[in-house]
Amino acid sequence: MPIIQSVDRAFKILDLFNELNPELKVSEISSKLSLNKSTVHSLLKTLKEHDYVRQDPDSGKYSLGMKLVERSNFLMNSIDVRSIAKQSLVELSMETSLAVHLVILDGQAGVYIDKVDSPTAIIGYSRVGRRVPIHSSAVGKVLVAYQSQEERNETLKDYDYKKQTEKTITNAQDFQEELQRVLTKGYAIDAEENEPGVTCLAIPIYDHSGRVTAAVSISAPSTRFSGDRIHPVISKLKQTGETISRKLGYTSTLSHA
Amino acid sequence: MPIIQSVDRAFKILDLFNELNPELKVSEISSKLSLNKSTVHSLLKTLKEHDYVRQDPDSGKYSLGMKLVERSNFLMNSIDVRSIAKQSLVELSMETSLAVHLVILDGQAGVYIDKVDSPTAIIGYSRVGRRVPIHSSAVGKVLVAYQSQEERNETLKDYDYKKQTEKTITNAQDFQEELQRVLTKGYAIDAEENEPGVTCLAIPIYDHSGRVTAAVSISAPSTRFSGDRIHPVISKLKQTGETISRKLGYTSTLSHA
DNA sequence: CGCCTCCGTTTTATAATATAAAACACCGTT
DNA sequence: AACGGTGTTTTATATTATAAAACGGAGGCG
Repeated sequence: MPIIQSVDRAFKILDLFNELNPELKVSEISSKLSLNKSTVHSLLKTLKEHDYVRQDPDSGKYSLGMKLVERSNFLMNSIDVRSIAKQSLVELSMETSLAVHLVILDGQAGVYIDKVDSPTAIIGYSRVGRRVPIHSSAVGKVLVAYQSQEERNETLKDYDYKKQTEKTITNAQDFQEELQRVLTKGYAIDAEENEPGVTCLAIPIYDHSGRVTAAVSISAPSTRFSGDRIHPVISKLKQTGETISRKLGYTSTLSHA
Repeated sequence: MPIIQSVDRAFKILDLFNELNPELKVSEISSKLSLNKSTVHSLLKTLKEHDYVRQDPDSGKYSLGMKLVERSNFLMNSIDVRSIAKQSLVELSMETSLAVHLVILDGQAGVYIDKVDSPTAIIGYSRVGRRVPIHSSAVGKVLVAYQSQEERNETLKDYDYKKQTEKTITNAQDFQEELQRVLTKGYAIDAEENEPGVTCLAIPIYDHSGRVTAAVSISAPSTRFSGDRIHPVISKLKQTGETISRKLGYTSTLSHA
């Protein structure tokens, strides 16, 4: 039994709203769709519960709800961020011969949503889907540093600064100072704070609305960054971030190369 | 019996998609929501039918559909266009002491979605909700002129160029030329083509995506526009259009004041 | 003042409908 | 060739959506 009637009807209701009828009454919908008032009311109640419609408290009229906007924005972003970033990530990986990751924030941890292995990688297991601590990773630092004050408080509420290596930052105060450094420099570094012998660099990705929605990181054995060899990598990484952000529709001060 | 289970479940499915899971398999959804595969499949089929999800032909995976974007865009616009335009329309009406209308296209006719009477109006009945022919009104000309070729063909398919007054354009060829003039001048004029003794001017309103979604018109007894008295009105009307478009998020070549 | 009508909502009995198990068909891997 | 995985279709069951009617509040009008 394909096509579920009630669901079908729910979406037919959503389709009824247009420029001519930005607001609709139960009885109007009822007559337009030839459905019982009661049926329409139940459907609307369910739609309202999920914020796909909202109801004017005074007039009782219904109109479309903000969940549509929220879902739509996510769709636009997700179409963008991964597929658009891909090419740049591959290029970055090739130029540096290092592993590159695309990470987003999920609650109190970062989550890998894409990765490109270095062409010369020995171990090639994928971290995609795996979680990484905020306080001990470059990507985590970036994603939190660029949050709003309010969001950051929420993220770090009751956060456990668990010691990962000898170099891990293990208290809130030091971490706050680290976040400040990230904002000042425009990139984050994890110097063997998460995994002995591994150093990571990360930069923010801005979406079309100017918010930082992802971070790109580059990982290497710490020896790879000895002396001044880290600077060209930071430069390339920043360029990649700016390229991806621009592709996502971000149009702001991306001047400082 | 409030809250319809199947509809509720359909929206729970839509909520499952996020940055971590931009694509989901039937079986994944099934396990995440503790529903039978078959149930999920029926729900997805219905969602797919309405383009709220789409399915990758190769992998079979599901992701969110473009209908969400379409509905969201409409919502954003409808929130905007009428309420945002209002103030500008009132100001225009006061400055010119004339009646001002906000009109959108609906099939083969324009529809008044708002109006502001001139402060000195004698007859004050509202045209809101009423329809107006495309070929004999300034607003109609504007709304069709700024459509894409494809949309315009659809709009004018089997169109009946009904004679409204002695001056009405009554054939397709003349109308095409008139549309060209509208695009060139940036505004449309209805010189007693719809109603004897009444002349209207209209300009396009661009939304955030750059599409013309509405038109603003100004109506007066033809005598009001004798000699050069029409020019300052056109200028004011254009300014109003640019103001409203800008408020709607339109950001393009609005240079030529 | 009370009647009347229209609204959205709630209730309730009925039967239509959504549900889930199982079988199916397909693909890739083992 | 057999298995484990996919999405899909079928079918029988009973859960579930449905619509009629009753409710209660709001506004208009005599």
